[in-house]
Amino acid sequence: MAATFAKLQSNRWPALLDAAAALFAERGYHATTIRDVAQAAGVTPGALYFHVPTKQALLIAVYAEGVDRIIRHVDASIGAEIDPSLRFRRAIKAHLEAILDTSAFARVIVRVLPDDVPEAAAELRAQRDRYEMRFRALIAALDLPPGRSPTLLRMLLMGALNATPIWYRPSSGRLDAIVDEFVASFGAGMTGAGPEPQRRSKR
Amino acid sequence: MAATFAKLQSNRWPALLDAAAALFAERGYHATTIRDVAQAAGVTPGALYFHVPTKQALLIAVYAEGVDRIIRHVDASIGAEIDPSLRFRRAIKAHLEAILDTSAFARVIVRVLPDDVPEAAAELRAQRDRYEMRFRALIAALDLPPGRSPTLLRMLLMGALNATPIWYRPSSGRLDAIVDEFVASFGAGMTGAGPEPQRRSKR
DNA sequence: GAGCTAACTGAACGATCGATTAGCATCAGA
DNA sequence: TCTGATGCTAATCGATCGTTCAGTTAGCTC
Repeated sequence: MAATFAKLQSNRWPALLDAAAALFAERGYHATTIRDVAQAAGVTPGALYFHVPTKQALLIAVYAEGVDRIIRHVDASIGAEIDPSLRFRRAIKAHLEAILDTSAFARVIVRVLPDDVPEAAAELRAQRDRYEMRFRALIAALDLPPGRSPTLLRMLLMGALNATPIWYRPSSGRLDAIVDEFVASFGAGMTGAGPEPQRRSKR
Repeated sequence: MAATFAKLQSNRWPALLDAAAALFAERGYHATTIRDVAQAAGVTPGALYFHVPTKQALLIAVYAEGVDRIIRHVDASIGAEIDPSLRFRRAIKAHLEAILDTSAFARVIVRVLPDDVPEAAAELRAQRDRYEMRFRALIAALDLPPGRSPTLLRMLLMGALNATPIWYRPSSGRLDAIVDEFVASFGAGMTGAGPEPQRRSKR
């Protein structure tokens, strides 16, 4: 047990995961080689296979860690807020923070699509779903205008959110302006509570 | 000249483009090999290099053809309609038709991202922009609520639109229901004109 | 029917990929 | 001091990749 602790402290598994996440996020899965990951982590390719059996398993491990991290970040950002529309807004902002700034792990999830790796697609989809269910609950708590489908709204929202890394540059302006635009598109018409201060006064 | 005509009629370049588009759309760029394309078109790998110098050039050719086709489809769908909000709606529907049903070429554009092929990224982005300018004009003609950014709205819209192939299944219901959801998110608050007939009466 | 060219075949090239293997160093526990 | 994991290195494997190329075929021209 002490040995296990020492092992977890000393070995290079976390560094390997970090290196893999950074490369998968930047270049995608196919364009990243085992040698790239090993070199970035400062080990030989063989060492990598001591920790993980295949390249696909490495991707799955990164994916799982990424989902864990983004869930933690979103949950922490929502905090104890109880107003559904404010919870929704905070979740959107936290999601954008995670994939635009914070974490290469989160960026892997939106960059590497399940279909890119057919053999691991089912597992990757399951990991994604684990996260998207957070938004399912958030949207279900909203008081949507009649006629809007919570499911379709979630699909459109996730699509728009996950495309942001393609066009977003830190110089694009304050993140809050982008969050406002998301709320204007996907949170408009909610009756749950008064929205954030700066909207509602608008038309 | 007669020879040129006969050549254009008989050679396999269109068939090669079709095969490449189908495979790129289904598996992505990296997972599709030259041999896959050649086999699907019924030729040997060497024959492919008679028509195109590199795999990247093949992708660019498919991309360009895809942009041509989706622009033609969207323009044809808008037709002579002059109401800005109806033009907007028709363009959304035409875009979805193109990437969900009609054309493997259009699906390649939303499936293979410029960043997936760094050496061809600039060219691919130029092709994409050629199409997205259509939506820039459509949105500029809308009468948006104050405070909404036409540029951000376009980014969010394109992201949500281009993510549909990931989750859409023909059994997901009528396409019009999805178009309604897009208009509710991105076309709401327009003052340009009364909306299309079949909504408004629906609840 | 000789000559030419577009279009293609069949086979192979070098490079690189994911993965494997034999062996070495380190160190805790007995 | 020995033992046996643990964690790694160095070298390499077979497979597959994009690409090349010498030669073949079909159809045209003169």
